[in-house]
Amino acid sequence: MEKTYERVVEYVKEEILEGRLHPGDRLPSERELAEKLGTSRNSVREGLRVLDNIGIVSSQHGSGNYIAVNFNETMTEMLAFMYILKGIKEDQLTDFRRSIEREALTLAVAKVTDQQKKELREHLEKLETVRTESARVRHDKAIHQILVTASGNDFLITNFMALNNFIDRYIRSMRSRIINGMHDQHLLARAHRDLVEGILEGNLEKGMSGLMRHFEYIRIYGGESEEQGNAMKVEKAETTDPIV
Amino acid sequence: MEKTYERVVEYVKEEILEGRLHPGDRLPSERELAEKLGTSRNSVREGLRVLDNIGIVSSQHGSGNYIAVNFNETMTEMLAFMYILKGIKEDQLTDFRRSIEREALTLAVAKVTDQQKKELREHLEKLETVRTESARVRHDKAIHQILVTASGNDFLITNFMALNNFIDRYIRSMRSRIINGMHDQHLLARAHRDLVEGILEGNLEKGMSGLMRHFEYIRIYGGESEEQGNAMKVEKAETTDPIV
DNA sequence: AGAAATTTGTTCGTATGTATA
DNA sequence: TTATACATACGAACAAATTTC
Repeated sequence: MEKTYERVVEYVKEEILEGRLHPGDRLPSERELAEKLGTSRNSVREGLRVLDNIGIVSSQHGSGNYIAVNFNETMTEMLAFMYILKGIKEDQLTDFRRSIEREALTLAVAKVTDQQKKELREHLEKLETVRTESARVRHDKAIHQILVTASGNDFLITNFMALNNFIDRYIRSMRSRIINGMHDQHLLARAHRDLVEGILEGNLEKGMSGLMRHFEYIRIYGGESEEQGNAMKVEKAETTDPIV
Repeated sequence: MEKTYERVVEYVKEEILEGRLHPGDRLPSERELAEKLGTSRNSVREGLRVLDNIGIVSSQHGSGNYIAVNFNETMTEMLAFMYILKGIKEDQLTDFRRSIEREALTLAVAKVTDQQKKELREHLEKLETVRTESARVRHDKAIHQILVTASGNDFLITNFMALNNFIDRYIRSMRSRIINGMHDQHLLARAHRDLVEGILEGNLEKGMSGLMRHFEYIRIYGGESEEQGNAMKVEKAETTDPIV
């Protein structure tokens, strides 16, 4: 037997899928919806709360319920949360990241803008000159972010953001473990140099070589976790300051 | 101001993240939760409905609320829906699929089991001998599914399932357009043969060559949509019978 | 600027169907 | 079978925010 609030969820979804409701539109009032769907206002509200929390609907006190305009945030949050519930393993996470960045590089070589090239050059130079670990981490992270953004692919971008969100919040130790395990920072820097130069020169092979070495280092120096192959323990992190 | 039902959602999420609640566990009754969180039953219910619909909590009439064991289904559904709201473009979708399968192949070559090899052989043979399009589509789809499954990576598997779910439900025309555009079925078949044989022989280069050709064909023969580069129109599909 | 109408936010009461001991 | 606990569902009422006139 279908639950009542599911009818409400389905109704709104249908309206969106059929093109009758668009991002930013206002839904009928809760009382109208209750009457139209032959149910009570409480049930309508339950359905709307679901959509609100998922990020599809935005409820505004005294005003109405609206189709959300931007779901990126909830989307990445939900992805991150589900990954926790599935008990994701660290090496799987790295492989998925490689999957995204590998494809992003292929696309970025052809699509990268001049502005993005400029930013890549700047971050690469800073990466090789700054002296604090946190600064290196920041520029490192920026380079990878620009790489994925330059791909212009929303799937890749969204998933990469969710991945970063997830790593930043719940497994910060992964970053520091890799950094600390990396005795020779120059190897990592050189990998990044090839990656960036490959993009700048439109040389896919060179960039891919750097990117693949980068992930090899992660696998070698990041794989010294005490619990091998087991699901990671989640650690709550209040601050964020991550990435390799 | 934080809404009341969000406190409920946050409470349950915290309990899970802190390891005090695990999949299959029963939550306190709605009345207990209401008292513990200093709110009413209705607000508790609204929070639980959200978690129920997301797939994190399973509400069982007359019994109680439980932490769900399997969220794959809701997860893929949610991903698919959000992709619609974002107005995803077809070529982006193909690129994302290539991202997943490319990485999956890299991993699968090393991890594939004998049982999976056997299934790959069977589907490849059937793919080359059956005469109806729907049968070819079925075996084609199976090969790609096994490829990704053999990677053993939950990120790749989940996203691939979501992607298929999405394509099957909302852009079936993409599949048929590619099939119809493919005048020479042998080219596609040969790409699949190299892909499968590469996995069977542990030959990554051979497999990757087949896989990349496969996606080239999709790009060439699937790119003849009337609306070029624009967001796809969503079409509702009652039946499913897809994939290339 | 202010009052009235509208709409969402929150709580309570009640009735009913279901699962479990 | 009965009793209890629980979830489902509806309706009503008031509070609080927003919009409208």
